[in-house]
Amino acid sequence: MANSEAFARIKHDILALVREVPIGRVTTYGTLGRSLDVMPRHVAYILAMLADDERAAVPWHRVVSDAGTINLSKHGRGQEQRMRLRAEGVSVGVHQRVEGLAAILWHPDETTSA
DNA sequence: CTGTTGACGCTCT
DNA sequence: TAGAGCGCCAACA
Repeated sequence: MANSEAFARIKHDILALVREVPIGRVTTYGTLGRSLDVMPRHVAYILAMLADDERAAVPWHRVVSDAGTINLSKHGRGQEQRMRLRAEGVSVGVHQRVEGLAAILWHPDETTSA
């Protein structure tokens, strides 16, 4: 069914967009969602259902909430994301809060390969 | 089929 | 400025 294909297309699009996020920069689910005309909930869900090879292919750790907070809750990979972000030069507060979010916030429109 | 949950965002206080 | 509540839709039980 085209429904599954449409879902896969959106998934691939999100992965491609996240893959274009430069190092030291972070983007939010809302930004990606608006760019892909998909609700933030779906973006988060899609990223949550990513396979292990998919997560290794895309910098999912560079995607945080609009408030710059990290919340992996169930999967428990928040600690891993915080470590990866810090490894890329992104400072994360004690409450999983990215410091200077607006300063490192990346936007799809900046990409000339639109 | 119904009810609850969830990598969230926005609005009100 | 920070904190709490409501709404959105898809997946899961």
